[in-house]
Amino acid sequence: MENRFVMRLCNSAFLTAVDQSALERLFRTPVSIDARGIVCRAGEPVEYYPAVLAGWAARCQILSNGERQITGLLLPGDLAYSSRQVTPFASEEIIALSPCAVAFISRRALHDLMTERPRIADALQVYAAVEYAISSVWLVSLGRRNATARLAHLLCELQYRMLQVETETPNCFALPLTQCDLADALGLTSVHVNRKLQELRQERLITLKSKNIEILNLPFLKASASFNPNYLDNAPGAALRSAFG
Amino acid sequence: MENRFVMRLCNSAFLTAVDQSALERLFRTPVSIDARGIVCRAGEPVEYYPAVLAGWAARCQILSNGERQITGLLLPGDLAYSSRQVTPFASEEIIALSPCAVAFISRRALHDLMTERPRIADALQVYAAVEYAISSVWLVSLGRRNATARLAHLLCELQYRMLQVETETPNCFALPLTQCDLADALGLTSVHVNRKLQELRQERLITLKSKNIEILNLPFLKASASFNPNYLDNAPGAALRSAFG
DNA sequence: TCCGAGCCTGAACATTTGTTAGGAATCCGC
DNA sequence: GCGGATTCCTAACAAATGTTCAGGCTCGGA
Repeated sequence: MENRFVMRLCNSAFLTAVDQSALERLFRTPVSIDARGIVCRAGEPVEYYPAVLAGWAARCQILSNGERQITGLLLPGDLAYSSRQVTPFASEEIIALSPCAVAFISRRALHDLMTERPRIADALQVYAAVEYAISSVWLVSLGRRNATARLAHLLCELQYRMLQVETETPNCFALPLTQCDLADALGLTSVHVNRKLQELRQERLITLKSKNIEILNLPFLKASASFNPNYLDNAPGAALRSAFG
Repeated sequence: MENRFVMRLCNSAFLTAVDQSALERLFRTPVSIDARGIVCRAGEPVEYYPAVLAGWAARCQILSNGERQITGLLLPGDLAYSSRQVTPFASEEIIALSPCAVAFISRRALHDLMTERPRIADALQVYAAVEYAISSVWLVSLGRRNATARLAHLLCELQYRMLQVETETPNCFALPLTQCDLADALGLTSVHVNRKLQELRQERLITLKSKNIEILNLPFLKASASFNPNYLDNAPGAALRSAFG
């Protein structure tokens, strides 16, 4: 199976081969989007859900003074909007952080498929719950952790999420965010992010060069952010027991 | 209809009388919980979803150093956990902020009812999306608004949410949070919350005395927080058009 | 009515984080 | 390889927020 979104969903629940191919049939050929490009504009009607198949993107909101807050990061295999759209118009903008391959999935078709195949609905429900848990954990970071711990916590989260997609070099992966992007995700300024990255480098906790990060001391990084990956755990066993046990 | 949770869901989607009474049958007699009491403990298995029928409660996470972040406020009519529980164990603690009446709804029974009555599933889906939108907006507040704007934004949100429950005196309602609770929701310290509340009082924007707030100048308060209530709008029209249009 | 606990208030001071600005390094298209 | 644009890095200074502490207030229970 090539499709990373389907792979991801298979992590969340047990999908039969028929489920999987039904899902894959929703994907038209993906669109290439340049770094910094807008995937979906806030305020526009949502007819299609963007699924990131390669590259990184972000959900974000822009304030009246032009400042920006990134409210979630979309890694390969992530689907935006599927569980959050109440109003017909997108409340959050989706932007590409690196060159991206994005497939646009018809909302209507996905909805029909969910009623037809309850397992797919269940898997998406679990996926939505993980997204939700990430938001809560980010709230805790922004509200109650200092800059260093915030940064460390995010790096641990990304390391863990990348594991679910790329397993070859667990502590070493491409991190296509600029320091400005990091700042907008962490609720800091880019200058301050820079300061704290220097610190992490100096303490030999990470290496970060030309958008590639290597985590040198994961245990220490986790400890300094009191990182607990439970909230990301959507392994089928736990999820199934939880949702339908 | 007495049940505030059912009232709330009727705001989110069209429920027939049969749907409504089926929902109400899930409610056993509510439990009374004292202020400061624990409604659900983090880490324990979730067999029942707590529905707050009277009083205020909060979802919160506690860090290893004892600090606390409130990740969501539960007003009368709110249901916790329904859309966020991936793992079998509660990831967030639910605490009572005032004396509360809480009904515990069997997760299994609600799940069965959702498959039996798709309209109820749809209504809960819309409800979940609003919860989600609130989390995102809180992220924006914690990440990119200063203390005054954060406070003002929260007050506007609460005013708007109270409107959906109590409509008699729109700008005047009981706010049972201590300044410490406010601080834990806003990612500030109670001392700083106090400072900023003083400012709001001095500028004649609010009155706050013995847990009762009156908003004296709502337009100004909204403007100073660039508050836009769209994210809370789960009026049936918009929601239905959105989810199943 | 009194007492104690929790809450609010205020002040002085400490720390973290933001602001501004400029030069160095890097990347990208030609 | 070159030139422009973006990003990174550093420093000095400013502002917002946190910390500590002490006194007064409020409210509920004895």
